[in-house]
Amino acid sequence: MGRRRATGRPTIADVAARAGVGAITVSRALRQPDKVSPALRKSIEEAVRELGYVPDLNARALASRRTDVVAVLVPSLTQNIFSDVLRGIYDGVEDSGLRIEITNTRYNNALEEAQLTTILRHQPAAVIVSGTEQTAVSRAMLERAGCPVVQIMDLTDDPIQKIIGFSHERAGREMTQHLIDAGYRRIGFLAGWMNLRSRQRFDGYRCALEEAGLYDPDLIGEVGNDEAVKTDDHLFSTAMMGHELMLAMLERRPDVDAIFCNNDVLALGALFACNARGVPVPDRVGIAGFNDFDYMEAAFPAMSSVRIHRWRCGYEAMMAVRDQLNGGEIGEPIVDLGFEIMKRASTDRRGELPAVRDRTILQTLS
Amino acid sequence: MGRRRATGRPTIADVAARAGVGAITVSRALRQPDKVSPALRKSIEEAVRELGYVPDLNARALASRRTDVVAVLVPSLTQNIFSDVLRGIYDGVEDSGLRIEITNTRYNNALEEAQLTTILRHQPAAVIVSGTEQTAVSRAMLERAGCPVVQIMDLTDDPIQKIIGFSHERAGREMTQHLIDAGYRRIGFLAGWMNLRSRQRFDGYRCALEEAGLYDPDLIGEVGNDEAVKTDDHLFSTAMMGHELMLAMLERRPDVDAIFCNNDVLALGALFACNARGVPVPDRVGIAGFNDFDYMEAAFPAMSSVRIHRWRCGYEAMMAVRDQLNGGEIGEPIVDLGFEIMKRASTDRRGELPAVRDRTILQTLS
DNA sequence: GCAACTCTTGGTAGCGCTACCATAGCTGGA
DNA sequence: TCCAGCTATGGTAGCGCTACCAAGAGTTGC
Repeated sequence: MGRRRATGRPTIADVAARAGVGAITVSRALRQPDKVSPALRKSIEEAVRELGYVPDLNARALASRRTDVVAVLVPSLTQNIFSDVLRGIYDGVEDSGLRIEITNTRYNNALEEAQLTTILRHQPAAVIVSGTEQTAVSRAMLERAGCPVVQIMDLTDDPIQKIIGFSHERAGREMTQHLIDAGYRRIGFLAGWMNLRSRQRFDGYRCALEEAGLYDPDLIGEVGNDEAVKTDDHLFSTAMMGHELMLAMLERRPDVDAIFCNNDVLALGALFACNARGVPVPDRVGIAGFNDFDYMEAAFPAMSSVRIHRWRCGYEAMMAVRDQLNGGEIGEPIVDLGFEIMKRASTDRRGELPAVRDRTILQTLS
Repeated sequence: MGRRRATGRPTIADVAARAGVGAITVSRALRQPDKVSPALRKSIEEAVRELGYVPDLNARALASRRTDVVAVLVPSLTQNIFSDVLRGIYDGVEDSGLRIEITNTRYNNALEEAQLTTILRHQPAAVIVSGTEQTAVSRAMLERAGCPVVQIMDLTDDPIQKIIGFSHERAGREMTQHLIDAGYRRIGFLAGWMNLRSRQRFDGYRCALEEAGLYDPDLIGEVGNDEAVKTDDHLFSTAMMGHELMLAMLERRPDVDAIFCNNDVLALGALFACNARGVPVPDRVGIAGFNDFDYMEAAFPAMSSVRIHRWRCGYEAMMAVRDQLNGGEIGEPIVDLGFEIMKRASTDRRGELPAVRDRTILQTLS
């Protein structure tokens, strides 16, 4: 027909002709099969198969003003945390016909806002964003987006629509409590560059120690707010940082008896630093991490950490999106996936200072 | 105009009206500014700014039969290897107006073929695929795709169009040679599930040892071809595997004096296994890894590894794509980024068996 | 038997953009 | 002066699909 070079691929009209129906019926049979009688549906499906018809998604998007792209915004691609989340998302998207478009916000809320502007103009089917740190403008855009929006990896009382995650503050608090219970008293904290969620973990650490009368700000080792660190997301936390922060801590505060690392990779570096200095772990210094990457269990001594459900976070978010796109309800707006305190050898200082009595004494003293 | 509900967003016609030109001229001014006179271009740009016009990419794609999506196929999202590659790709795409669509092929060539079928039907602007393991059908599709295709993370004499990577075989060979030069003689190999590239590294290991008359197949520790491992890409190599494989090796072949691990995460596990058994590294057993993740340098002892240019691989691939899309040449079809043998303490067995003389003796003997 | 209703199907008219061709204006050579 | 050969601009006709409305077929109620 047209003098314009077509792709040669069969179009919906070809299918319609072959099945002897109207184009719109083919369209319906593909998108809402229950609106088409079984007989026609069958012959349409046959025609589709015979012609090898695949719908043109760009045409569909143009006509319907809606794509099948789920936009996913993550603050970092490097850290295992988010690659596990992405794995969950990819596992969750299978056989849904949805596509995924990942955007790296680089822990930069202003950048995220700009990216979101573009993303929303493409009419995504849904948006999955990390955390609750969106700018007011971003939040307003997401509220008006007219599509499912799921926040992940954090919790808040006031989600945009739905949030799936866990409380970093509580996780930080419980791990710190575990260290206290294990008999440690001068419990330090090591951190790389801290984003909101890292800071929440720190707050948990601080609260737990303050309650126990053990908080000592001098026991905190943090990487300065180096510009290089802030712009390169893969430098936020490295084992080298953990190693050096631990060496510095051992030098400055040789009396430190435990270290809670904001991230497993820091904990790994800290362990190696102890090895290098001949500091016995867990007896002289206990070490705990956060994330529970697989090497924590394989370490010697096996390292305590907070297991968080990264994969599930991505997977459940994707499933929630799919449910909503299939006409389901939003369901529970706040889904707390929890976490687990993995108590392993690196914080198992047996036989010393029975925890409960000791805490009582300290509280009495303070 | 139309009785159909429009988005309310300004269209190219609005811009054209405001600038007092034809729609097609606006289109040209946006895509090929040099084809429009400076005067018109200026007033069009002004109109675009005033109206806040953003082109509708779906309409553009439908009309031009070409999108601005670069399809990226990676075999795994979990392993740091590919997250670094992706970081390079994302860093390379900035300010290009291109979008990225990542597909996880899960080291499954048949799945990749199916995914590619769908992907190519969406008329991507370019395709970036990992490795050279594509099926014949995949390869044929890519050859006929009519868009830039870049393979990454491997080398071959016969790229589809362009390949950017390095030789895994040579990397494996050189690291093994380093172990030989360092004075080790019973050099084992640990591997998780092996894909083609892992196997090439193994081939390099084997060749180097055979040349030196040192190859001993009994020194290979490999995880069985467990189905669970094959379907879950994050289980391909874990520190736990490295730990267990090393313990098994120490038990079976207590005379082993070095271990080349196919992956740093295995090396990490192996180091911990040595720590757990009190086996001194590097004096009793040397350990080398592959990838040079940041924790290798932070380890104690610092661990030798093969540094590969993951980030650059992604970045250069993206740049090559951009060049071609901007009308540039393909350039060199085979780009070898090389690798570096990072010699660190974990393979630094000083003072024993001077390497060169020893090798000479062995060659004489064999 | 007929109006009122539901269910299925189809025609028409875009969605917003760009390919293709046409046209107008300009340059330069014969 | 005229026409070929170029460049800058615009008109028209789609790209392949779906929203909207309409109409036909079947069903129910009085």
